[in-house]
Amino acid sequence: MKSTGPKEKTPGRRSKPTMSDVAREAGVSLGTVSNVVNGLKVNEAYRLKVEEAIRKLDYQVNNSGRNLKTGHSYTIALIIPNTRTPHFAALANDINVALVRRGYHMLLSFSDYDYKQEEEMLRFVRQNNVDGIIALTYNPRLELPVDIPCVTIDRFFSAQVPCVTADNYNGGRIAAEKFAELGCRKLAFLRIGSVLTNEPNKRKDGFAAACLEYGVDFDVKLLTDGEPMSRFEDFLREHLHDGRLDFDGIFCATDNLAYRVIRMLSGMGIKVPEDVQVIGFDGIRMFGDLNYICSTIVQPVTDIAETCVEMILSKDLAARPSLVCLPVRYAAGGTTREPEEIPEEFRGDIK
Amino acid sequence: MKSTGPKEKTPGRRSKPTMSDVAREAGVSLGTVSNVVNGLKVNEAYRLKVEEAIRKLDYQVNNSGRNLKTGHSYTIALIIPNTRTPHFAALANDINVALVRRGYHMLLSFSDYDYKQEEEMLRFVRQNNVDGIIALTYNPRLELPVDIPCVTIDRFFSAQVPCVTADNYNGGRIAAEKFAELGCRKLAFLRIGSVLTNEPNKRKDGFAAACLEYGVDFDVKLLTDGEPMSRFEDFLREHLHDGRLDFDGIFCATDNLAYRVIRMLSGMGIKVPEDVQVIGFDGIRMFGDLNYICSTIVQPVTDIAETCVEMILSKDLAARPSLVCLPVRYAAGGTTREPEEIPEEFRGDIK
DNA sequence: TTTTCTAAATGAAACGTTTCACTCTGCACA
DNA sequence: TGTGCAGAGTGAAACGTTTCATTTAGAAAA
Repeated sequence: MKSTGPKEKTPGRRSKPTMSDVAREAGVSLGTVSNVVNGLKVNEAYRLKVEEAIRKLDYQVNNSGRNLKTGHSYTIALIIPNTRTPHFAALANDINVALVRRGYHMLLSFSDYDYKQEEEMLRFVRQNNVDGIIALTYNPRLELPVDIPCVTIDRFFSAQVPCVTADNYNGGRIAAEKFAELGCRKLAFLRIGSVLTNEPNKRKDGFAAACLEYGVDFDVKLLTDGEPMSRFEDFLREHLHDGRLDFDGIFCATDNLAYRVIRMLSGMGIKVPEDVQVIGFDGIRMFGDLNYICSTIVQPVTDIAETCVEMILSKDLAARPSLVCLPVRYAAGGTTREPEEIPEEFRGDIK
Repeated sequence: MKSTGPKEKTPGRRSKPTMSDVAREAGVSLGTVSNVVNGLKVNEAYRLKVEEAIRKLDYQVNNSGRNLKTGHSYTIALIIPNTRTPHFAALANDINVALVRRGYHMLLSFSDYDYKQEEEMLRFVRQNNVDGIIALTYNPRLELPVDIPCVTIDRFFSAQVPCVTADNYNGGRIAAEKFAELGCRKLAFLRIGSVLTNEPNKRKDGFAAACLEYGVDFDVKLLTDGEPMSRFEDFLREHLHDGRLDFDGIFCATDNLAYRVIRMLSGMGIKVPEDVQVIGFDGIRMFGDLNYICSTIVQPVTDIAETCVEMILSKDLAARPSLVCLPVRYAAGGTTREPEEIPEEFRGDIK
């Protein structure tokens, strides 16, 4: 009795074709198909037969099988908090571009600034045979795997794990210099601790050093983890006398913070840039070639991405530097009173 | 002679521990370890032994092996042009969040609006045993795989492939209504064809219908693939008489376009919103809880993401609707002359 | 014609899981 | 004491590749 048993290899089955199917179809061995698929040396006549069979069956390599056997996946994991923040979205974008250009792919994991999730994501990517991990994390105690190459962004873990970052110190200096050039006499530096640890800390150091150098008075207000934004408003109000702010320039550690501070100031009846000028950090724009709305220290996002990828794929792990600082630049937006001509690219600001 | 042959199973080897190692360490069988790892029913004493061994060896599941055997990966692929565009970045973010909440992961692929790359990405994700594909693509001839569940965003392929989109038609209507309410008498609709096919086309239809209904005059300018942005400037200049623009309201098919048009207008000496009011589409903001800079029709990004994920993971494929339109809303930014009170959330606009 | 050599095809083993047909143990019941 | 049964552990097979020790075929040399 001819039952349609489940084991029966009916020719009309629907499952995906495998290399064996291709081999059978082409009348060659498994190894030969593998060699064709991987571009190894194969007799021309055989190659044609195999390629024909591949086309006929619409065969696709199964990467699980391949990864299992080879132990690597041509995939690099990127751990970032989210892609709703423009700076992170840009990083993810440019890292992906750099990876794809080299034949790699990106597995994206979000940590949402959460220590637990950072560990969770690390655990997940380790299970996936990724060939490397690029991480922009906040948990200082995070245990990076030792059996997979890692590169961090903005956070230095150890000499064994290269860290790529913008030149934060110099960014701070540039901001102070700019304020001095714009004639400011009393500045404020604002930052939130929870989202600004380690390397980016140096923004303050550079800022402070330049202020001292230029003889400009300055005040610092730091918020630590969990403190509400309203503390900044309290701080600003303390420095408000007769409707006038003590400060004529405010340096915010991120553009995000800058925008919030500007909104705060607006609520207090203080005009930007007329009453107080503001400079942020990161270089956020709505769309790639549009203007900066907030004057800012621009991070070289594409260079950072490129450098991370280069280092994570570097063959000679020992030769990698342990810290790379990439140059930043100042870009004028609508929150500073630029002397006269604004360079062409910043014209026609959106009001 | 005791040679250190490569086959020798030296106890101090550095490679990752496998389930077999755990089984040996715990003194149980492979199957039992598998059951523990997957949370199946196992005698308490055995479970403890296995868990102890897992901890001791720092064992991690190898997903390649698991995926190979099970044929699925708890991974959904998302194909979008990039994450430098805020709207796409937001989509990627929210889709990821929705997936992770359900125990899934996201494999992100960028197409850069390129037809070839879209096909390439499709090929790649198919090789990776992904359990589904969410695609926001532009190639109308793209061949979506039939053996993997697919959901598209903003582009309708066929009744078999569900499409999730904002209510574009109604968004167009709302924009026209708003302009009418703001007292506009002559409107323009601007769009670029290459980045606005299919479903989003309906923005124009809704806009036109409402204009007719309200008796408002309007003009349409469409750019097709590859036409330079300067065509819009030509168009606007044609409608410029004695330094005054014919139009008192411009509806742009995307916020991105709106920003560029505003810059153009600024270059022509025309003030927004004093001389002409502008409404965009998408709902782009710098940071989540900050104001809309451009007045806009806001897409329900989070709902779209949630819906896509729900449909791609839906067990009952046949029960899925083939087109889902999610409601949009108008949000005031700085590019329209709102009558009086702007709702709380839009106060304190960044200038 | 026989021998030697080379290039390339072959196919079995292995990668780390999951699955499932068996086996084993201990207990309830007669 | 014997039988039956349920619950749970066991271990071999299989998933689709890559790899590599063999085999084979064909050409060159003798």
